[in-house]
Amino acid sequence: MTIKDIAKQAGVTPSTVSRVLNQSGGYSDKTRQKVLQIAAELHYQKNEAASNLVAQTSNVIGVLITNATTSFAAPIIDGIEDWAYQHGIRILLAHCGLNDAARLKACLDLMAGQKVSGILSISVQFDATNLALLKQLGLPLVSLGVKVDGYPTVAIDDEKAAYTGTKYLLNRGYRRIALAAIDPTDPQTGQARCHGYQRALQKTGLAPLIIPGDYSFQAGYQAAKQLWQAALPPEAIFAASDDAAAGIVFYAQSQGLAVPEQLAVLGFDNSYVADLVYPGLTTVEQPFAQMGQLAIEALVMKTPLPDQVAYQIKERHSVGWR
Amino acid sequence: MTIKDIAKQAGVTPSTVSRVLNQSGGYSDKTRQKVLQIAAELHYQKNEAASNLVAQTSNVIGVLITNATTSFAAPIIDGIEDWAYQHGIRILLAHCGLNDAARLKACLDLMAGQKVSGILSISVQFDATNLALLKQLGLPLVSLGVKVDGYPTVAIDDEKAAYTGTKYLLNRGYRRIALAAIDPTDPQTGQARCHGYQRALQKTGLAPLIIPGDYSFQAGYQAAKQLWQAALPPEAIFAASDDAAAGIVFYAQSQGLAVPEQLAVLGFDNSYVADLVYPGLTTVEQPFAQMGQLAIEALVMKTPLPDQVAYQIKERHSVGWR
DNA sequence: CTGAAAGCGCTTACAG
DNA sequence: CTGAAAGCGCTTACAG
Repeated sequence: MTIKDIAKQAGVTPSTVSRVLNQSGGYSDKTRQKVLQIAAELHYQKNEAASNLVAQTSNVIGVLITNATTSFAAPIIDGIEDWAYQHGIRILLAHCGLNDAARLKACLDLMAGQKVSGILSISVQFDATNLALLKQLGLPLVSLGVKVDGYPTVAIDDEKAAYTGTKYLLNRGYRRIALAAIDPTDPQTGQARCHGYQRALQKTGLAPLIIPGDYSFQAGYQAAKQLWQAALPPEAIFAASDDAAAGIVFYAQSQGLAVPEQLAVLGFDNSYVADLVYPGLTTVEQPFAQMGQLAIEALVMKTPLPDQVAYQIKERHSVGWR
Repeated sequence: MTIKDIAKQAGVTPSTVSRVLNQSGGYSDKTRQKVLQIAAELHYQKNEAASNLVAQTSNVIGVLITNATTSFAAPIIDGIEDWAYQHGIRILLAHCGLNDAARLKACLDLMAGQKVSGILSISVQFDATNLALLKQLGLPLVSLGVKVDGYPTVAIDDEKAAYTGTKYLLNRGYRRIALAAIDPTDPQTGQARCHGYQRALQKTGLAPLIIPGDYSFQAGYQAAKQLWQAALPPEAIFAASDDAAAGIVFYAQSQGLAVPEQLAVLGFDNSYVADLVYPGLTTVEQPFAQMGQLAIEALVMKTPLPDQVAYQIKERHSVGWR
């Protein structure tokens, strides 16, 4: 089922069929109708490979994620997908794992081979070698969440967001505030948030207390456990993610601690889980779906990206007043 | 950067370069080495579009999902992606929404145009028109979760699973058991689970009580609220999904009802959220990642599919004894 | 072991 | 308004 078949049936040449199907003009209304009708009858499907071959492009963008089970990946993917659907763009999905240079390289090769018109990477850290490879491939890339040197990024200002979150807790009367489940050695997100947290506390003379972790539920749970067994437990814990916040709330529930009366918990992300746990998480919201749309739009349309995306405190019930 | 360029530099013809790169044999060790070296130097990337055009296939499979934010989609996608990565298969992702025939058609057209070698659909219901289109396209498809007429399916036996879950509650001494947040008009999953639930109760003479809903957190919450305000509240609620179970637990917490002491909650899925809420959900586990791998393997390798996938009760703490 | 040629299905100047 | 021809980059019989 090719344009040749249609051409034969319609009594014209493939050139004409192509022109009609691409609406590039230069045909009579009569031929147009006949061609379209036959194409429909024959259930013609353009061979994109052939089309792409001559167009030297693909209308496909590569989406690179670490893995899909991360709670914030899903809304981003949804945001991207919706935009792509509306604009006739296809999405090639690839997982590159966490800090797996070999797999990341494989993903880049794959995307280069598929001649994607651009890459959208979600929270993917590039090592030097793969960064060089990326540059060398000459593919445009927009990064979501983390900074990739030399490429545009869509992200909130983590330092300010952590500052705002900490400030929020201070304003509500909390004094002993810990920051938990964060990776202070992570040169990007982790450090920035630690700084913001420390900056907010500095002015008050309160001592910062950071419990490192990997942003996970488990990390939150462990941090809460550790903090609660200390001589002087905190009044509030600022979690590095909603998953971690859920872990903290879980620990509190298991100990019969009332949230927020005995322990306030502030999350980060406003992901899926924030609504699911009891009490609902008050959290620093990142507009994931919107970030996904911004990123793909910038990538495809070459529109400029806003410097920073707006975050905000989404209030639920895990933080009260003290 | 094409095989022509490599050929020129290596002093051979494109045919030879192609043979070397595809390891199809028929070249001296010397040419092989030279070609490979030059290809590496030039950072050659095969144009997959051209290759696919002659091969008349693509090594791409289409993955069709309703939307990514559904809590069980992520582990399935992860399972598929890992398998695909190991086997050099690419994944074209498309969202077809929920019961959106127009969008589903667009997705099928897209996949046909991309000449995917097969389609993996995750919990996608096909209407008659799109089913006809699919047949007409001649693409192999494996469906996950729901039955698509005429195509292989990977799914648990919902009727039996619901029976087993209900039986589990009965064995633990619960008598007034409601089934909540389920769609009894859904010809597949919903009906099957209702039947299983009813069959288990039948033998005991207990009255079934089904609160319809759409499997969501909200549906669970509303069902719990409604049930709890009745004259004689249930002792246990069997939720149609873990999301719904989370909604039920949330309602219980908000009312100060102890789970499972005052209200037992049995979930369905063993998704991400089952571990997150307090208490952890006892739930009917579906092996999503494994289902994803089975499905893609069957699709690509044409291996036969097991008739049914094993489910099991995953015990946590939302069901006790009575 | 290697090359010349044809062809995959489409698009697009160029002629008329 | 339409056709004939060339070409996108690769693969693969066919010859030698």
